[in-house]
Amino acid sequence: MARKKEPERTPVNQKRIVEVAKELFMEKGIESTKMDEVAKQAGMSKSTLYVYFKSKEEIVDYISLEAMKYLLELLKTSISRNEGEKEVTFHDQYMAICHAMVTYKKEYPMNFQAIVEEIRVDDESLKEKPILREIFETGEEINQFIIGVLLQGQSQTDSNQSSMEGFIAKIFAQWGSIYGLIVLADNKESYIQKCMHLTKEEFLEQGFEQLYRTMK
Amino acid sequence: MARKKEPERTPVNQKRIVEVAKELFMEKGIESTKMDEVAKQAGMSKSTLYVYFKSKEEIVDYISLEAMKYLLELLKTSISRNEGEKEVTFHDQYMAICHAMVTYKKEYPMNFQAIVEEIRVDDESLKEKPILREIFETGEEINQFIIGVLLQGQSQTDSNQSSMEGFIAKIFAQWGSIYGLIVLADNKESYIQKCMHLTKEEFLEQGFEQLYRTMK
Amino acid sequence: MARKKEPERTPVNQKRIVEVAKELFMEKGIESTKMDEVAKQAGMSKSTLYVYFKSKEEIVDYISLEAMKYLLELLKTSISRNEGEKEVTFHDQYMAICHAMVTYKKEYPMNFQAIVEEIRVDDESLKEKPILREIFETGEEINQFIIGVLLQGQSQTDSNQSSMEGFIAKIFAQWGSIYGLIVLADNKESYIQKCMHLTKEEFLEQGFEQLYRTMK
Amino acid sequence: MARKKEPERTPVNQKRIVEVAKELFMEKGIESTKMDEVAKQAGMSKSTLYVYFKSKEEIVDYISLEAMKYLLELLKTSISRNEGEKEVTFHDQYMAICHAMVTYKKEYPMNFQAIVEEIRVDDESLKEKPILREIFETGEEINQFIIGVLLQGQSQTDSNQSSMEGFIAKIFAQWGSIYGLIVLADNKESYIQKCMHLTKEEFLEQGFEQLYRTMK
DNA sequence: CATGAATGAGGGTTCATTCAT
DNA sequence: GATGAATGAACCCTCATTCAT
Repeated sequence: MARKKEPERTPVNQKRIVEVAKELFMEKGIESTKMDEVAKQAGMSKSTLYVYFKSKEEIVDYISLEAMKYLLELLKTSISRNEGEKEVTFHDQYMAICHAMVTYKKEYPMNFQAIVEEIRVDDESLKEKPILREIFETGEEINQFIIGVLLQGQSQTDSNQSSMEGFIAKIFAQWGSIYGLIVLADNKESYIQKCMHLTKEEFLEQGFEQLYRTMK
Repeated sequence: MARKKEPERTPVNQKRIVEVAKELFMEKGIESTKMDEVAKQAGMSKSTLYVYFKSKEEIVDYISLEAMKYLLELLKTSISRNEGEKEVTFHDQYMAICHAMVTYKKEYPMNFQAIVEEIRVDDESLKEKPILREIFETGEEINQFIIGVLLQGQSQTDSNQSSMEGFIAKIFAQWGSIYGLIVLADNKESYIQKCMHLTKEEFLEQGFEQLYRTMK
Repeated sequence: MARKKEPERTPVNQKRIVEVAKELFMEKGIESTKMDEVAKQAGMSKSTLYVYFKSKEEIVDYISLEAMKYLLELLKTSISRNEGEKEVTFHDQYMAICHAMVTYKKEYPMNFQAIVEEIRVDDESLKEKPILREIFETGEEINQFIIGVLLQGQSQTDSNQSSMEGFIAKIFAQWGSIYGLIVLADNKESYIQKCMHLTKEEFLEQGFEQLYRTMK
Repeated sequence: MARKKEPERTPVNQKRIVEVAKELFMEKGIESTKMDEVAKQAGMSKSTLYVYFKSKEEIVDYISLEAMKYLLELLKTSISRNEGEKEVTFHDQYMAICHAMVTYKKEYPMNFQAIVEEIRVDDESLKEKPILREIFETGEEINQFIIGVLLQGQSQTDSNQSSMEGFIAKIFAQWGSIYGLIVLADNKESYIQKCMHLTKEEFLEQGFEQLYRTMK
């Protein structure tokens, strides 16, 4: 009755396309990656790409969603990993989030910017691309998760949080700052090395700590 | 007696092209702006564009340099404007820098990202595009200026700065954070409005203050 | 059993493009032949051209190699054709070469000049266009073949050939002269007809005989 | 009464344009020489070019005529220079012509090919470009001159010249051969050096001698 | 499903030439 | 005469996408 291959919802080829596309997007950016290359690298004909994806944009969207899901999962894992331990401090959680972001950028550099971008969803495009809703919703979930974690941590540390909204703004600002810090560290790695004698990781560690202090 | 057209160094059309190109780059990005559109908007034929600029890239480079110079000037002006006043605090100067950045993004959004990007200058391209050197050097000048200002301010506040390099790293981290904050505020303005009941400006003000605290 | 499409190594369209391009190059020269025309004449869209050849230059190179190979084959065939006969004189072989050249120009007029041109092959372009090496090597092979044939013939006729180098120079000079003769005959055919009452072929015959005499 | 500057029929600028154009045509070929470069090199505005010449083609034609006249003059001079001497052999004159050709190519490389090309003069183009007639006529004059010289020489050497036409054909063939020889020597100079250990001049000398022998 | 084959719709760039001043 | 300014008409090339098989 049931089909045998139930778990393989996405055919092997679809997976391969996404895999290859992601790889290429990482290396040379989305714009510079041509469908020709994706096809060649994936070892299939260009037409086959279009069997699985209606357009290049759809591949991009697909990967965007994947990225979002990955980040959400990453955050959840990072946080929960701490849970077994005796004393999970706010500091630990804050750092866990930061490092999750770093990992995320390593895995999805071409989607890193998305975390500070508004996902525009006019009804028009939503009709034709329901995937956008998913992306948007996952983004929101990430937002809520972060806020939740930090809110909880905050109450441990600074009980004098009068306004909820003010606190969210604070978190949001953190979010932007972390984003900027990571972008900078990545782009100017060699400059940092040369002028400050720090590895990218060391620089980030200091930066995160600096930012952490503003949370308190 | 006096020569008539002495001051008009850059021909009217060149100015117009840059003006129009900048406008379009702001609106739709550099890649999406076609030379056709620039020509049309500027009210001249496409060929005429190429009388004044050898290529699209040259227009982009020209505007990049303009942007860099603009930012440097902006920073200098912002800082010196305070000088007349009785007491120019470190806080004032820090905020001046932040606001200069905001203004800069308003004027050159398509070049905002450049401030956290490495300007790659292989000898090859430098030979053919001396403008790249100018861009690079202006970028360095900006770096030095910022460091200079904050260093001076720092010594007022926190005299216990042992290592120079460590301090520069701190400033650099600030730089990245401010960048991220502004990007976020711009992109998510409506979200901020909706969820936090803050204008973009208010949000930024709070964010800058938050960051400022880490400097001390 | 037997594979169906094995022999069709070059796709039909590639062949067609080369065919058409060659035709047009012959008629109006390479420079004056536009890709638009090639496409139109070949009955396909301009983009399709670029499926089979990366650039116009590549078409030109392809035809150049084809031409070289054609000439080499032609020379070999012309010479060997005589072999069955009782007595193959040096004269026969000399004339065979001359006529091969005439045929070659008829088939590849736009490549005729190449036989007196140096094939410049800097390492740069050789890396990116390995076809250049093939062209060059076929050219060398032609040289060697000619020298071989005439050297052999020479020893029959004039056994008093002291220096090898001097002999090669002699052959080389012949080569240039034959080239010039053919070019002239082709360009001034009507003039020759009018002033000398000779067909192009008759004129060439006489010319070749005249040159032949200098070989002895 | 008479205008003062009678001899300066061609204004200074016209001369300069031709001079510069010729220089550039020599260096990089006619096609590759842009009007922009001519103007710049000539130190005048592009528009000024068009004051003196209706089109690029007109410059080319002008130089073509100049070249033809130069060659005619050169031939005449070369031949007459010998006249004072006691015994001007046919050999001397033949060589004089050959060397005149070499000199001609040195001075007008871009017009060298013209000597074996038919000057097409349909009535159409002749109406609009009377210069073509001049070019054509000078070409004819060159032809006649050569024929005259060689005819005269011939009668000294080989009195058994039955048919005039046959003789002209012979001369014509020489003409083509000399042309080819010079082209080859120029293009393959380094090859000649490498393989035959001859300078271009030595190679040509031998080649000319070789050809000369066929005249007898 | 998979693909070979083909292409429409541009995109940036070039250059001889014109014309008002 | 001389020129500054402008351009029309091409030209080569690119690439996401389609469709019959």
